[in-house]
Amino acid sequence: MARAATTADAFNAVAEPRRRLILDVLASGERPVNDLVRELGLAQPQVSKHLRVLREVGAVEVREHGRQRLYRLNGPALKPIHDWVKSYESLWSERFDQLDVVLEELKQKEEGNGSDE
Amino acid sequence: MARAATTADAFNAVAEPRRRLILDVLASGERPVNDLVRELGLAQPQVSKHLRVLREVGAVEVREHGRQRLYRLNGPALKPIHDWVKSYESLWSERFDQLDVVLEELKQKEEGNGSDE
DNA sequence: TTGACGTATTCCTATATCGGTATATGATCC
DNA sequence: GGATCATATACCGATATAGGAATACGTCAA
Repeated sequence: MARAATTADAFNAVAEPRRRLILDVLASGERPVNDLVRELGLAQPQVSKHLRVLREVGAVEVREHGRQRLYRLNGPALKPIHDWVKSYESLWSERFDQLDVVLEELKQKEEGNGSDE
Repeated sequence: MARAATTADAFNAVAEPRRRLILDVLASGERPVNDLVRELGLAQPQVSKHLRVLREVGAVEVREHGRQRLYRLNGPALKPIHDWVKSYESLWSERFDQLDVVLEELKQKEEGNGSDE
C-alpha cells in the first residue's frame, strides 16, 4: 500500500503547505483562480490542482461567474483537525501551565496539613 | 517532485491515522512499543516505523529501560497545527455563531435608527 | 467565427510512502 | 555462551504524489 490519497481526508489535504496558503487567502473572501495565482506566485495549473484536492475534501466550494470560477472557504471541513489537536492543547498552553501551578500549590498546602506535623 | 516527506513536519506526520492513534494512546502516559502493538493491533515493525516518523518530527521522545524503549508524547510539537487550524475555529463554533447573532441584532438596531424614519 | 481569456486536464518523471516479511541488534536470564 | 525477549532495520512491491509543460474546454467580445 502507498500513502493515503491527499483527497482521503482534511488531514492529508492540508499537509501540503501550499494548500494551507490557499485556504489562508480564501479566509479573507471568495476569489477567482487567477487571484490566487497572483497572490501566491504559483503556476496556474498547480493552483487548479490544489483547489481540486481541497474541493474533494470539502474545504472549498466553487461558484461559476462568467469565465471565472470563484472559490470560497468551507471552514467546517477543518473541524476534525481542530477537534483532534485541541485535546493536546493543555500540553503547551500557558493558561494550562498556570492551572498546573495552582494545582501544585493546592497539593503542597494539602500535604502541609497532613496528620503528622 | 513527489509529496513532501512524512517527516517534513507535524502536519505530514499526523496525516496518517495510525500515527494519530499512537499519539492518542501515548497521551495517557509513557509506553513501551509492545503495549502499543497490543492496544492498536498493528504489526510490531509498522509501529516501530510510525514511531520513528513521530520521533523525527519531535512528537514523541524515547527513553531506554532495559530491553524496552519507553515512548512518551511531546505535545508542543503539535502546536503549529493547533495554531493554524485555530484561526478557522469561528467558522463552525457555536459560540461564534451566537456572536454573529448578536452582531446582526446590533446592525438591525443601527439601521432602525437611520436618519430617515 | 475568430480570437482572447480563465481555468481544468493530461502526460511526464522522480520520489516517497505503506504494509509485509525477514532479519539484525541489543539486553536479559540461565 | 546460548536462548529468548523487545525493538529496529532492510528489502520488496504497489501506489500516488507534485511540479512542469502542453493542451483542451468553455465563455465572452468584436
